[in-house]
Amino acid sequence: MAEQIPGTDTPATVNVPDKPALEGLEETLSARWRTEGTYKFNADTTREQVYSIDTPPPTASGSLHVGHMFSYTQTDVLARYQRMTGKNVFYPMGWDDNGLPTERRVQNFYGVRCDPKVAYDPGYRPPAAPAKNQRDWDVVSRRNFIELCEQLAVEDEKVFEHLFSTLGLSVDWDMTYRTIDDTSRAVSQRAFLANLASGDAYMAEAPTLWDVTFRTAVAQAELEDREMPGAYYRYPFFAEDGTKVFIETTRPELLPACAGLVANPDDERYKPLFGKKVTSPLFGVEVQVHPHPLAKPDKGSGIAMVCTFGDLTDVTWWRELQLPTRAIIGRDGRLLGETPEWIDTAEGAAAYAEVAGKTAFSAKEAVAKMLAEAGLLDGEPKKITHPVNFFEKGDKPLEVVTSRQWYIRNGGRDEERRARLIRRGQEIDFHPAFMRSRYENWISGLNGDWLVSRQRFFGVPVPVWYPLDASGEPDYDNPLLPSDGQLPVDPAADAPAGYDESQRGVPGGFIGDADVLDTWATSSLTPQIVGRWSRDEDFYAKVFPFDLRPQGHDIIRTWLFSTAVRADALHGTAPWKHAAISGWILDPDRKKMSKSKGNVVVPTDVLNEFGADAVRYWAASAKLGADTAYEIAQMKIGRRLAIKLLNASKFVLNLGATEANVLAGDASVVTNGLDKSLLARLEQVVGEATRAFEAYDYARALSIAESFFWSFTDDYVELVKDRAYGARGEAEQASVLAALATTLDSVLRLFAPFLPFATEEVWGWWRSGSVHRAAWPTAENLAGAVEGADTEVLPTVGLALGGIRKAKSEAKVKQRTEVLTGVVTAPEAQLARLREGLGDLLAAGNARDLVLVAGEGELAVAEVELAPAEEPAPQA
RNA sequence: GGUUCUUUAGCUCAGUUGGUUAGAGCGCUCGCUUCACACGCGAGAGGUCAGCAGUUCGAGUCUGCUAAGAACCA
Repeated sequence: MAEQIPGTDTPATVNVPDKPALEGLEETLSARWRTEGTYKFNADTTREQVYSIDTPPPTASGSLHVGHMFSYTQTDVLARYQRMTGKNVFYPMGWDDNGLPTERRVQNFYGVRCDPKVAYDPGYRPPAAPAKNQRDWDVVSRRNFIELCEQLAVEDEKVFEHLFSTLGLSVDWDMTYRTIDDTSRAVSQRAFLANLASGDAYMAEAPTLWDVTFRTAVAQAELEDREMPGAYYRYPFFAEDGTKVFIETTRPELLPACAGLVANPDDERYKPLFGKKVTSPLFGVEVQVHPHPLAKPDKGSGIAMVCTFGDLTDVTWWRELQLPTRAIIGRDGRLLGETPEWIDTAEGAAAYAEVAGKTAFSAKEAVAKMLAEAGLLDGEPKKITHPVNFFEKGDKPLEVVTSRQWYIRNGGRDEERRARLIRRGQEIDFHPAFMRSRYENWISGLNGDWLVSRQRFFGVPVPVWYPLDASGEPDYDNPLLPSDGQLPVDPAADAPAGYDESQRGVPGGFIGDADVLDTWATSSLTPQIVGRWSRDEDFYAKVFPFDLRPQGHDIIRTWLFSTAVRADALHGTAPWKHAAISGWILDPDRKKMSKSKGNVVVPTDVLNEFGADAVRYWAASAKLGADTAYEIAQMKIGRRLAIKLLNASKFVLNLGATEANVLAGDASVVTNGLDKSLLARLEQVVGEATRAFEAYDYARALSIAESFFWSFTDDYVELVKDRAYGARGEAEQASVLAALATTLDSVLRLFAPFLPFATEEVWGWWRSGSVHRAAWPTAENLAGAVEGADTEVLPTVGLALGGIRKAKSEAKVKQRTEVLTGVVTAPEAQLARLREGLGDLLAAGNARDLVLVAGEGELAVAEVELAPAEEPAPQA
């Protein structure tokens, strides 16, 4: 628990180094925090005391990126603030090593390829170096492959943990988890089975987006549009009376899969054809012409060929017009080797033989060639660029194939559920608020349920078996489910209850579902995984719903949404109270950083060069949601601030300020008007910084603290030096030491969330314990000192000091040059303030005398007479 | 095409419920080795708040339109 009353620590001796420095603080202090358990979560707590953070675990098999430091720092700043307000902060970290990025990294790192048909080799050792050619890569079993994934992931995680630790994240490293570990797999499978039991998950055979490279189904959330070159091929179908009906398509290779033609119902050109039969060229297949509103009259010839399936619009037409299924593209992306049954003419079969077994690309060329040779191609293909669906990690266009897959209901086919999920979103405070529209937009645009089965290896297996009937056919309608105690289960290796392994794959026996779950199906459960759902309900109730979900805006549609879907289905609530959405890192030219652009910067370099506090300053000066340039200059400013904090603290403490001078109730010692003014401003700063933090506007809290701190060092400290040395007596000295110590105490606390290393270092010079377990400052201890204080005294005296400095600056003399006399003109109210700090002003300006004259307008310093410059000492 | 965001000093950004003369840092210019800090200190120059129209006693701020840029979704 943070202690709430300043000044009650065990008294500590003051021990200020001669040469304070930032170098090395990261290593020593992060090690100390780890040993002392500074950021440990205390499970003996109530929900009200807890501030829980559901951090999306990074993929450690990906590369380190400055973006990691950016967004995770922003979260850490919020966590540290909450901890200082007395909250018991639950801030674990995890690693998302479940899924395709890890698979790919393992393949390339070791030079291996997974084939589930290969038997497990317990003594397998990967090659020392990967073979250059992929054909020479080792082929390993699924289990060996998974073992390699786990080994490599652990190594990658160490690198991330070291980075985050160096950066000063106040994570409780004892609670680290992995989305592929036994617990996560069990939770993922348990949640899936719960969804299945409640009807929130189901299996269906349906057209599915399919990546032919990875040979896996792909969900809507993993899609991206890419502008690709293509061409419209124009060729005719033949009506019964022999007239030609021209269609234009970018995919002539799908002509043998044609299941109908569609035109817009209002299109006068095609109205007479609706309901009529036409025959396809080359293949001689008879299909019907249908009206449908999705057909665009201005696209191509206005009448489209529907194939099963060229794209998602085809799927809509196929479903709504109840067209026959004529699939010819296989899961390998090639056309079927055998002539389909619906092509029943000799000419058609001959034409099909020309394309059988070809890739879509080659088949397109072959069909175009046949059409041209038959004189059916009307004109040259018209080159265009058009958006094509890709798997975000893939490099070939997606095909649509029909397959049996598992789905989780996400509202894509259910208006009532969509509305409910939008309401869940409204239970979450988005920061910034406008990010909620991304969430709502995405839900409104859903066109199907969430496809969660993936035909991959390294992932959480779908925890289901199917009984085989007497002829060896699986009974998909009556899956065999594991008991809760069996989880996590691997249906490929474990037998279902009531069977034994010898019955696998034999008639009357069983088979395991071969698929794994989409990685999002597991990573959407981070609140359940880390919050110990289904394992420790008491614990879960203390952290769920989580207080905060920090993440980037690019994954609102995926991570944020899917997590909301699961929490809604499992718990009937939103998973979090607040969502803090970070912006992106752009390179200095305002371009998004990405590996392909080659503009990615390695984070460790800047950490070494400027220090963690400097990098954190850069990250914390950016507001939530704001895309931010990667700016070395901003880090230099942060570094300057951190060094200034060390130096100013050293000075204040060397003036004699100690813990005993920090105000703790009785403020009668503060008698000087300038000191009262400083503390009154401090009170404002504390209030404003607190309000900013409560609104999740840490960047504003930082800038408020920062500008106060600079005026403290530049003006206040300069003004009071003389008095602090004791030149004006003990009472004046006691007043200034109280102001200095109290301000330093508060400033360290105000900066602690942003500059954890520099503040902790200074804290250790004169206080016991950690500043990070100290209380966030309040105005309580200032109350006595600021009563009736005038906040304007300090800036007014500062203005006059500036006038004197300017006179010296313009005379090009040293600032310590003596002022013989000068005149300050200002309205009477300002002069009254000046008199409060006149002694300090004279001392700081090294002035013998200043005449205060009442007058209109702004405060002005004039008629400054300077002592003659000393003769430079003659050169020896 | 739809949704959302952005546009303020040379650069990067603040600017709260509309309220004196629009702020900061960097950069630039000039000066100062002042006993915390040269990784420093002091001073200075620099803006038609993208444009147009409106609401208002009053607009960087509110409304509408236009322009440019960005992201997300189709």
